[in-house]
Amino acid sequence: MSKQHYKADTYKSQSSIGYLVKRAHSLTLDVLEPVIEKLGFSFIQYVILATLRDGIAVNPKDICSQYRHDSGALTRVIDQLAERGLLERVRRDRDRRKVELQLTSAGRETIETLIPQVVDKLNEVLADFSKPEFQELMRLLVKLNTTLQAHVEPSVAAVEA
Amino acid sequence: MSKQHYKADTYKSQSSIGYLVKRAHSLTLDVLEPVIEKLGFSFIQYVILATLRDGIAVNPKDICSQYRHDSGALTRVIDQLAERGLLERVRRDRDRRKVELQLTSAGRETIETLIPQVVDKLNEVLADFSKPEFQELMRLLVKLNTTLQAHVEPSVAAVEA
DNA sequence: GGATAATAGCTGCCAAAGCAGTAATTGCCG
DNA sequence: CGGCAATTACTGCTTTGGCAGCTATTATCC
Repeated sequence: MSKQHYKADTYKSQSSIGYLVKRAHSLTLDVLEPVIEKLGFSFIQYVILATLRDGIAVNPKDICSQYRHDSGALTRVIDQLAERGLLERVRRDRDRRKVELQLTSAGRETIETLIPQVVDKLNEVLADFSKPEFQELMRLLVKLNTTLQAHVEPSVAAVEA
Repeated sequence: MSKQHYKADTYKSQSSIGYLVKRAHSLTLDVLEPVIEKLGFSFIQYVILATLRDGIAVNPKDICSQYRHDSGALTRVIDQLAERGLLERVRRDRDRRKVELQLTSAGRETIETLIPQVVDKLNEVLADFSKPEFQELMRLLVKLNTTLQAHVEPSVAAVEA
């Protein structure tokens, strides 16, 4: 039986992980979007550019699973970025189903301009956190994601069984 | 000048608070939605019912600001719940602009059925966390929300100045 | 007290995300 | 080698959220 972090009879939705995380997500968007929109980009566009810059993913598929974004929706965002000349779709002969996304020099310039501003904003917001506090928050969020991931996958794998 | 939790030249988007929180949010939905949809409700419907049960908010306006949901969108969700006979809109004479949302007995029964299942699922997911770890995560998330909130409000207040 | 601003909820419109289904390519297994 | 399943990207359709504007009601300020 699981540890009893929550109990049904004392559970309050405002102290639920789900609520706290959703709220943090919305608030983070509210804080970062103005910074990014000032340069004419949406948050999701920024995310894709940043992901490509960091070399975290090169295929739309990978971005989807990394960032948990819908595949169809992502295709359209990539269209926008390609039309603005910030990235290019390259078919590789290795596996012609895959599309490799490559930043153009304009795309690279754009993301290198955006990141410092986002970083500044994040640092400003997180100023109240001590170094250890911040690092502990990061560690716990990573752990939370890992455990959540493990409880999502089974339902997918269960279909296969 | 702000503490340098992040630095532009070493910043990786996958270790950004924004990324971690967004991912945690998506994964939490993926874990909880199946539980809630099994009883025929969407997550946002559950949130409203839970909020009313806990007495955290009685007006649509309060739910909006608490949960960071769009006012227009919320109206339509409340419509759905009212049509299904789970809550009622009551105009109070005290301030006739406001609508007081009241759970019906069917609504109360529904949410009391849902909560234990959500709690069980959360405990299952959080089993890897020790008590202190869990409490520290909660504390840090609350603190994060508080500081984020403080950095969102100013932009609203600034317009007034 | 009366004009004006502010608040609460609602409605219509638009953009974006989620979902299912398709086409092209590759992997797998007899 | 051949047929079937799996993978990747993409495209329509539906649902939802976000935004602006509207009405009714209340608060404010001269």
